[in-house]
Amino acid sequence: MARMPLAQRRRQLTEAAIRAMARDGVPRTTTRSIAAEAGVSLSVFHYCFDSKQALLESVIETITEHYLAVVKEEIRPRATLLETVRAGFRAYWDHVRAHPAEHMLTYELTQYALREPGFEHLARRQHELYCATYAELLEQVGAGTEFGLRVPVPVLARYLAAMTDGLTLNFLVLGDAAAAAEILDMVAEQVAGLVHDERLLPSSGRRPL
Amino acid sequence: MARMPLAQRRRQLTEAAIRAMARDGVPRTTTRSIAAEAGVSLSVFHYCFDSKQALLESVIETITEHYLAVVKEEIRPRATLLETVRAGFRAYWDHVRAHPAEHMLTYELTQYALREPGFEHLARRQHELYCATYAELLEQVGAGTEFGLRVPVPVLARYLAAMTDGLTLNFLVLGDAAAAAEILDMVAEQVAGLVHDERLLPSSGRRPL
DNA sequence: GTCTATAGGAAGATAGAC
DNA sequence: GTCTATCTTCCTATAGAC
Repeated sequence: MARMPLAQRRRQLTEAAIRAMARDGVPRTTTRSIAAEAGVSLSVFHYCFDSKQALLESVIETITEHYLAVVKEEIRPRATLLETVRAGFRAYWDHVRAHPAEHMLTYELTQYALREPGFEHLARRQHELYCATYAELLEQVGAGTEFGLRVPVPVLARYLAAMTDGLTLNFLVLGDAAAAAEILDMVAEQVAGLVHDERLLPSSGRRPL
Repeated sequence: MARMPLAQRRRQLTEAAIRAMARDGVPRTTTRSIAAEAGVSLSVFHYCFDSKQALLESVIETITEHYLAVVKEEIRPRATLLETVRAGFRAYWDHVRAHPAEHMLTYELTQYALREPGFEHLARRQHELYCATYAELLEQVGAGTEFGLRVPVPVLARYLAAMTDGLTLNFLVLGDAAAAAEILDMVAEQVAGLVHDERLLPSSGRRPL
C-alpha cells in the first residue's frame, strides 16, 4: 500500500469510520470494518490510533465541526426576522433530509460519549457548541434589525437547539419530513412573535413580522 | 433456586435488564450481567428468552408502557389552559429529574431498535405512542374549556413530543435542570398563546390565559 | 426449571518480519 | 509505515445432568 504521513492516515481513517458508522451503526462498527472501509490493514489502524477510543474521540470532534460548519454557512439574514428564521430552519431541514444517516450518527455518538467514562466532556462540548451557534445566529440577526426579545438570547438558543434536536430524532424515527417541516414553520412564527418591538406588534395579535 | 412460572421469570428478567441497562448502558449490558442482576444463572435466561433480541423486545415494550403510564397519571386539567400545560410539563420534568438514567435508556433503546433489522417498528411505535398521548391530553384539556387552536391537534402533539424529547436529551447532556424548566415555562406560554378564542386574547397581546 | 460446563465465534490489541 | 499471524478476552448460545 502507498505510504502516507501519519496525520493524513488519521484523517483517512476518521472519515472511513464516519462512513462505516453512519452505514452500520456505532455498535456494529469494529476496528476491522473501519480498516477495511479505509482500505488498510488492521495494524495500520493501531499504528495510527492507540485504541478504538482514541479514534472515536477524533470522530466525534470531526463530525461536530463538520455539522456546525454546514449550518453556519447556510444561514444569512433576510428582510424580516420571520423570513430569516424560516430560511434557517429550511436550510437545516434540507440537510437533515439529505443526510439522515449522518444525523443519526450524531445521536449515537452523543450516547457513546455519555456512557464512556472520561468522554462526557465531548458530548457536553457538542451540545454547548449547538447552543452557542444558535446564540451567535440570533445575535447576528438582531444586529441588522434592532429588536428586543421577550426572552434572553441564551434561553432561546438552548430552546432552539433542543427543539431541532428533538424534531430531528422524531423524524428519523417516524419519517414524514413534510410534517416535521410544518412544525418548524409553526415554531418560526412563534419565535418571530417573541420580538418585543411594539411597532411591529399590531393589536390583531398575529402575523407581526 | 426457587422455581417460578415462565411468565413471572420473564418479567423478573425484563426488569433486571432495565435496571442493568439504565446503570451500565445498553452496549455493556450482557446476558450474563442481566442474569446476575436477576440472581439466576445464564441458562435460565435462555430458557426464558430464545435470544438477547427477544429480551430486548420485551424491555422496549415494558419501558414504553411504564413511561406513558407515569405521564398520563400525573396530568389533570386545571383552571386555565396555561396552568394545565405548565403543571403537565412540571410533572414530566420532575420525573426526568428523578429518573435521568431511565430516560437515557429510552434514547439508547430507540437507537438500538432503529439499527436492528426488524426492530424499527418498535421505535416507531414508541414515538407514535408519545404523540398519541400528547394528542389525547390536548383533547382532554380542550374538552373542559371549549377552545379553538390555531394549529391542528396532531401537529401540536407531535411538536410537544419532539420538543420535550429534545429538551430531555439536552438536559441529560448539559445538566442544569433549572434552565430547562425555564424553557418549558416559556413553551407553556407559547402553547397557551395558540388558543384562538378572542375573548381570551386581549389586545395587549401577551399573558392571555 | 435450574444447574455446570463448554462450544464457537468475534472483538481489540500486539508481535515481529519486511 | 505496512504487512500477516496470533494472543487474549469476552460474548451468545447450547448440551446434558439433576
